Amino acid sequence: MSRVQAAIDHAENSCKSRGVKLTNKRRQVLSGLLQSNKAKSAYELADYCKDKFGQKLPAMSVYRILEFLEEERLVHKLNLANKYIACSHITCDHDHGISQFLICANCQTVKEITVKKSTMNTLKRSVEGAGFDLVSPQMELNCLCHDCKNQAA
Amino acid sequence: MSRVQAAIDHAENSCKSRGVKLTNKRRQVLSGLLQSNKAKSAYELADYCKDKFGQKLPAMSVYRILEFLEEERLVHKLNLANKYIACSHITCDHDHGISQFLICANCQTVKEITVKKSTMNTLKRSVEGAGFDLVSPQMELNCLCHDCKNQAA
DNA sequence: GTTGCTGATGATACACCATATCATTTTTTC
DNA sequence: GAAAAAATGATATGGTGTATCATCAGCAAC
Ligand SMILES: [Zn+2]
Ligand SMILES: [Zn+2]
Ligand SMILES: [Zn+2]
Ligand SMILES: [Zn+2]
Repeated sequence: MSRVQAAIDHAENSCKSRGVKLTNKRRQVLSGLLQSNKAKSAYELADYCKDKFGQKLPAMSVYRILEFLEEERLVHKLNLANKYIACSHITCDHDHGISQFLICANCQTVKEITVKKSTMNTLKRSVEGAGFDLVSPQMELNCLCHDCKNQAA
Repeated sequence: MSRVQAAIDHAENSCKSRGVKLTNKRRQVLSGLLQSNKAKSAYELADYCKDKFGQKLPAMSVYRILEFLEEERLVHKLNLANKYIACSHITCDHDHGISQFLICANCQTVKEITVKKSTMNTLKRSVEGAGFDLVSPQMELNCLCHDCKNQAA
């Protein structure tokens, strides 16, 4: 079974156990995100579904579906790029903490990581020293992936 | 002399020494950013100039002016919110390093800080461990300022 | 002072992202 | 199968950002 199919099956079960439905359209959008490691916009996903499944999917529906998938913790929204990406822990059963996202500025590949708690604590103290409180430490960092870095060299 | 006026005078001199001109429109946009500690969108700045100076300023011009001000290191663009803020080091003569921005999710107040080099290095190592290179470590962090935090309590 | 150059600004059109609203379809529930 | 609920569709609209071409202001040369 393909990696994508396995992830979808897992998501299907997860939804069932939470009492919500992973409908056909929702599966299509999710598969659009799963079959690539790059972030995709809502409109790109609409195009993907039209091309791949021959079903016209209005933007409005895509946004609603993405909202649903986000609530079910199957995808993440990247606010920096206004794009979405499948959660890389989609086949884990445990709920993961806050993630940081490394976005390649050249090829848009995204990697979801969790930095060490101690690092986050240090950062948090820096922020508190400035009179602020970190509420949602989902960081999105402008990076270069090693492929692109080597290519440039 | 007001804090805003002092900053504008300083910017004026800085531009002169760099061989570029801080024109009237550019001064108006800059003053719009200086007179508040909240980030403003290009369109908000256009409105501000129209209200305050009675001059219609097309969006296109605002974007060009903001681009200019960014190049002259007088303002920063916050990519997370698609807004702009005056550099808080505008009256310093030294060139500052990379800043991090703390954005209050409630009142949009922005604070520009520089986290300790050691913290950034730790973060950088985390990123490199994931096969990426940090290229532009300007972080924009979702926070609550203490005013808003106390208010909520 | 007028010609011509350059930098700055204006006007218009357009693409993309996102949401509001109301209509329709599909699924559940009884 | 009718009523209720959930999901999806259709249409319009607003915000953000850019492309393109036109105009204007300042300044140097002649
Ligand atoms: Zn995740
Ligand atoms: Zn890359
Ligand atoms: Zn600054
Ligand atoms: Zn606040």
